[in-house]
Amino acid sequence: MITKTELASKYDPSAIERETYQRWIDAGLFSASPESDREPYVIVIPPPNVTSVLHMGHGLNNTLQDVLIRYQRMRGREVLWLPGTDHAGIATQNVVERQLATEGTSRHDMGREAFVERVWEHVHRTGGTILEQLKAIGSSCDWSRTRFTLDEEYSRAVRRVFVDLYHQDLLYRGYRVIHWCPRCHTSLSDEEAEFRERDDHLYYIRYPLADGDGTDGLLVATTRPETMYGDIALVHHPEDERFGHLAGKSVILPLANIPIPVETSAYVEQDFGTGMLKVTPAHDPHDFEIAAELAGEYDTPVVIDADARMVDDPRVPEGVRGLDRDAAREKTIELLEAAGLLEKIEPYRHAVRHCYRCHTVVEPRLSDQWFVKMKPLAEPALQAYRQGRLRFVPERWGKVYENWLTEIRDWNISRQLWWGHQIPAWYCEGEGCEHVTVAMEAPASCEKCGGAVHQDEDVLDTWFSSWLWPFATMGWPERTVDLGRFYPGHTLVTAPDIIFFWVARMVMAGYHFLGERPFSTVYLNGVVRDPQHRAFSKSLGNGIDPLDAVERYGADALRYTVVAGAAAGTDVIMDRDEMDGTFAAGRNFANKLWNMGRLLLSAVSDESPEPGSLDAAQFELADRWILSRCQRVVAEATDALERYRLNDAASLVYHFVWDELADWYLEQIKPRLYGAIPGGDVASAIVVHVFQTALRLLHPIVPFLSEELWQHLPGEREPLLAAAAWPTPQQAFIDGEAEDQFARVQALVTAVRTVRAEYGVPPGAEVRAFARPANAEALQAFNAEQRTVERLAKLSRLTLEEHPEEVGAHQVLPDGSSVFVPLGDAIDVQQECERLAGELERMDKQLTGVAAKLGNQQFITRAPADVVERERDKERSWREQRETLADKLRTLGC
RNA sequence: GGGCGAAUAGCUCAGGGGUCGAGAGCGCCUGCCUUACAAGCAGGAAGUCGGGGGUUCGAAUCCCUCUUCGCCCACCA
Repeated sequence: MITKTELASKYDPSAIERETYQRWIDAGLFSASPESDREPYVIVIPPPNVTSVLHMGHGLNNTLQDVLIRYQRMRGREVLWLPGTDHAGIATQNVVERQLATEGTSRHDMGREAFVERVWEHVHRTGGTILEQLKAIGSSCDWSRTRFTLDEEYSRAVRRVFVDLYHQDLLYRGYRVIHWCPRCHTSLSDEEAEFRERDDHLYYIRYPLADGDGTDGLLVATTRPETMYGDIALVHHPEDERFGHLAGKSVILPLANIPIPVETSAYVEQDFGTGMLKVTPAHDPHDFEIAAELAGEYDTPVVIDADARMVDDPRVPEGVRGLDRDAAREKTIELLEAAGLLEKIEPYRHAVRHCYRCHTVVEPRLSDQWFVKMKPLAEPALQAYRQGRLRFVPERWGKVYENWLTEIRDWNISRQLWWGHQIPAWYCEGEGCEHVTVAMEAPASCEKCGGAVHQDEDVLDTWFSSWLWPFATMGWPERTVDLGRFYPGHTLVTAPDIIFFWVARMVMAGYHFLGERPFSTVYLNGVVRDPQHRAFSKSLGNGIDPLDAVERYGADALRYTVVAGAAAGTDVIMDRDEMDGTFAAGRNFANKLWNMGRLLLSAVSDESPEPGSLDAAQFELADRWILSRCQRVVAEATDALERYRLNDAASLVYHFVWDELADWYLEQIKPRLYGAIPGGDVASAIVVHVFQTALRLLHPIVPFLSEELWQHLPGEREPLLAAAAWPTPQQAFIDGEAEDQFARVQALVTAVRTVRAEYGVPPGAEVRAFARPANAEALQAFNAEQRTVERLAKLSRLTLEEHPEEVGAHQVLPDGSSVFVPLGDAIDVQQECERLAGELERMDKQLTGVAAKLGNQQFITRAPADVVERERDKERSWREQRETLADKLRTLGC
């Protein structure tokens, strides 16, 4: 039995949130127990990057997860929300490198060991902050299971996967052209090299025939003339009739003056450029493949280095050597022009790959890298979706997932970075032995020849560790108790931009290593953007720190705002310059709840039995109505949550609590609660029941406030709302008739209020209201329930009569009946007439002014269109107002 | 080049064949500091649901098309 206690008069979220959170922690509410016999419900957090602290995107994402988690916990599931963070290899390394740059040093100055040490410092700081932020918004994660992708245990799982895939022939070392970021100095996967539109040029270069007289030659169109020094051939389509006569011929590679052959390749598009393509195998992935298919042996001359500078090589003209690629392009064009070999330059817009972390143009680079064979891994992931074992909310993202898996290519997983899991491969240093040892731990010597070994310097793609998140966090490859109990999980809540990077790969890894999907539903939340629809980013400085919002408005306000504002998959717009406006909905609602709590606690009795135990004969219409509405909202909110319509659930309960419970029911029962009329005990019991039911429904969305109010409400209930049961609709209270009747009462009351407002009836003045017989049914209910409207409109008498012929206003009700309010007693008709007449006069004056303006030809022609438009709007609106005034004057018989 | 999404009140967005003669929050107008709440209460104004065509008894909702934004995928250099 909880005895009611008073609430502070002002709602101060910071005063309750920390303490409430601690209460949950102390009760061990967030810890999942593998021993429990409840059905589990598991979400693994998308581990935030330790690059920096969280922004509102995380605020949204984690609030949604917490809503689902808290809902399922209340539904009686054994809930596990597994938290953690991601080391975010390249991103974090870049951040720390930038810090070093401002300190006038660099990672190369420090050396690898000291640098990694430095990154760890950064990571401990941000990682700690991230976890605090998650707690601040109320996330009910099982903190005892917090993981980091570079934890020792986790790293073992990563190495294990590398070793297993290697031995399964699904992972290999290959020499080919990969995406290289010359700024980050690392290779990138296809997904990390993003296409961006760019205005460039198409250069038409003449390659003179080797046996020609120097005036003829073959025209080649290229966007990258600076790579031409690495050309090994020209190719055309084998069926291109224009070039049939060139079989066996050679051309001179301009400036380098090297003869190169003319070959054919089916890859060439005859319609593009000149139909003749230069082949530069070391600097273009497609050219590399073309070269591989050409008959005969070809070199792969490298003319651009890791810094995207031209190499010191005889193929490269002296004046070009050492230049960066952009300068080299200009210089090359100059030289070609001077040699008369530049035919023309056309502007050309095309998509170029850029580094997804620093946005530098990617330089294709020939190098040794490690790759994962994706096709075999993709198959089960594809089947899971096609057979309905994996579903997406909203559904359309499923097609994106399917398409990527269908077109999947091998995954370059090695990165030339220092921050990450170093690749568990050791190279033999022995003379002539090129053996590579792939193993969990460092071998003492080469397993083949016994020679000394050294470990691969590179680290693994950060996603090569995160794709194991759903099970590596649970102790895999050990067959842990957790794994047996909590894998597979249920819902993944994340943003659509990492479907490829993360979601699809997790499904692949789940099937491959555990033979089971990691989750069954992928819920995609939208992206949080600024008013210009730009994603939040550090560099733009347009982000909102969740902690800032929590400090200003409270975690519950933040949570309500993002949940109600984010339909599944739609973006959320937030304005950091308009914080009050952005969070108004949540802030106002939180304040409302607080004050409802205050009212109840000041008026409700300590004895608040369940309404089911009361004599229903004592219930008034309003009582039956609110009980019935409450059951319906329980059903609707539950249904919405089941269908992942979290925004619907939020606004359903919001409107029930505010519009129905607060604005109508609470107002109606005040006289009873205050003892002005009898029935206070019934009203008290019912309002406590309805309010505590609403608190249950609200808890997943506004956990702090709902818990705090719960703690103060009297009654016999579970001690913690966070661990209380989710409500189910009680059929006995569903009462369609009461709902209909009360709706009619509401319509009547509203009609009278409208009349009062429109005719300036003073707030204190009483009015009578009469209804047309058509509305007899409603009036009977109304008369029978006088108390229902006692407070609502200061209506004192409502009688079922034909309205007398006197001065008054009609108001039509939605059901077609009407109500008549005599005004003679309520207002001074004479005075109101004068007031209205005055207003009419003023309105006419204004209208005359506007009419003159609009009649002025000069104004119409010279003023800006929108100004004229505004005048027209004004005129239209004033005309309407004038009509309304004239109506009122007629009504009052002035 | 292929695909997806969006266009609804001044702003941010719900709704996706009849229940919408169109909703919410914010903003705006009018009146109220009514002993829970002015972060409030009561009343109100405001939208040819992007344009055009079609299907249907009926379209904001389905189909076609156009326009404008946004996103994703893509080996025409």
